[in-house]
Amino acid sequence: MQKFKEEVGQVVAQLVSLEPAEVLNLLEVPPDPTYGDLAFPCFTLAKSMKKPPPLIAKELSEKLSGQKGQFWEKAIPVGPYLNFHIDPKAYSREVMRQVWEQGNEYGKTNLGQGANVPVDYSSPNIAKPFGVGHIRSTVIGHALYLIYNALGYNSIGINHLGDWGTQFGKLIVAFKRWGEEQLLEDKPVDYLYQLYVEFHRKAEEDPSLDDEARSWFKKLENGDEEAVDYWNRFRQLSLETYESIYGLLGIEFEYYHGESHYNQMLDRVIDIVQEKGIAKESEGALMVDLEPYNLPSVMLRKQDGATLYITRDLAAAIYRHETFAFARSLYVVGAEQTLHFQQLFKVLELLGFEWASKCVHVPFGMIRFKEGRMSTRAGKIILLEEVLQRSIEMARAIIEEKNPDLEDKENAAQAVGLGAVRFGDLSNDRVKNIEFDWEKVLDFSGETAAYIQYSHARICSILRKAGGDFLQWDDRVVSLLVEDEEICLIKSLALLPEKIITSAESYRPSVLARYLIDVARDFNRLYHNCPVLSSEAELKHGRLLLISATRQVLANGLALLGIIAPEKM
RNA sequence: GCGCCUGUAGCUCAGGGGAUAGAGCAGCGGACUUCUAAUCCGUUAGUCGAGGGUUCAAAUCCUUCCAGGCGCACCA
Repeated sequence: MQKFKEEVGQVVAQLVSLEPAEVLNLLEVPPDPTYGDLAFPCFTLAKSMKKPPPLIAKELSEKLSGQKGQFWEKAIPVGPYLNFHIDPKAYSREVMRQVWEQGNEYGKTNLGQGANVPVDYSSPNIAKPFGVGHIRSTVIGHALYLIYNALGYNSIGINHLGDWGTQFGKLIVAFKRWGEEQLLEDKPVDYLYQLYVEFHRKAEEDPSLDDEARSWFKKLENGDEEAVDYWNRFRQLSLETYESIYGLLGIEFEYYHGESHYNQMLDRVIDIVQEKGIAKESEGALMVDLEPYNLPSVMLRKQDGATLYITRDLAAAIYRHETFAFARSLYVVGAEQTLHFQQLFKVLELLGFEWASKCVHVPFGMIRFKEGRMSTRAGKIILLEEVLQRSIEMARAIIEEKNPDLEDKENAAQAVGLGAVRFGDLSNDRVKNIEFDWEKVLDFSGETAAYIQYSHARICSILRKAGGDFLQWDDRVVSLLVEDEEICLIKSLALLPEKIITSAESYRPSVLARYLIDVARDFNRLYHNCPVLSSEAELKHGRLLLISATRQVLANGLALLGIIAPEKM
């Protein structure tokens, strides 16, 4: 809790030759709560005071002996640390009142003050199936979108569809040669994918197919009617399939600005680049030399005049800045494209755009099989839809076994099944590769979304049995919460706001995900050791307020991860 | 060859300058006539990839090496 920290910062600053802000920076949370709740390490003072740190801690504590503040009750030296202990009653009242009063808003702040933050995420390539590989961008991006909104930014979800490029040349060639109307009508994305795989297989034997594909893409760029017709159909059919998955996941984008959206701007981008004189012709292609910056040079226009991925990304970046005047612009794209974004941002910088530094690539590791990486081209891939359906199915089976009388089984199964898949992707640091393992995906015990959801459902169950009118705020009954389990849980509840901020600033939803596991764990300990309904009236009231606040924190946190918290499961 | 990322318990991973390095899974042993046992309690387990350096203090920062992953001009 911020007020507690600030108070301690003030107190220490008065005693030593440091500014409150400097003290605040040094304060840390002790590894074990028996040490205290906030520690001031005295090492840095040792030089200026010419005394050993333990002595400084001791002297400081003597100056504070007998004193107490609003939220702390004592300061005790332990070795080189001065450890502040909270006043549990004052602290609990403050934290729980905040949760009580802010409700669904608890944890949110207004750091962003309405500034725009476009978040480029999900961004599947049309005509490729939506594999589990794409789930990472989708789930991480969506969480960041929600988290930035919670901090008072105006998040703008942009689905930068891969709806342009040579792959359309390939699809057109494949469809013209081997395609069948009926199959395309029936299962468009699956079928286009088959064609795509087939194209690559045949192109290995007959490289002229690649030339043919390139020339069809060139036609597409020139507005050739036949090419455009194919493109339109392929795009439209794919989009419909994607939207059903987004619907299932509860995701809506502000914009579906795919790569094709920037086509009209490409000439202008090339003009700007040439005006600035940062590009040069090389063997008929247009290049920007990045050697001086220790980066490989990039090509903006091919020999045949067609543009590349980065050209369209330049256009997109400029468009986003002109349209949204963003505070930050996020690209939630796999780590394998790190170099691409370094080049993109460097070119923006060379163009003199000072906002280039506000563009952030948020990379993440790949999902791999035990045997190796997934490959769209080779057809080695697991479809996201299959993963989601199997996960929901597993949740359904477990509910059938554990809670057969549940009224709305389907709702709970969806929440748990989808939550499991999302959480699996969010709970670990995004930069690490993930090994895809059905057993792990379908395991709902331990550090999983189900654990958090289960805790939430348990709380809801107790609150239902208590009856709603029991829940009224009362300072007095909160003071009765003195058990270790209670205090520990309250301290955890206090952390939600700062965890959301850390998640946003480090672009790591995993910080929030792990925090929710901690809260759920603290609650489950309390659940087993501190009976609520059977306690004496006032203590019962206090505990009801506590678990109600816990429910609020779990629900608010899960919501920011895009996970639904069912009331029963 | 060059660049970026990763290496922590049997497995999957937290911790990313500070106090005895923590969880989950798996294993073993316990707890359901009591608020949902998708839970809880106990227990086993670690040269923090290796060497060197900086620091009062290094799993954490720097450096070299090793192992794995990902990239490196006409794909996205």
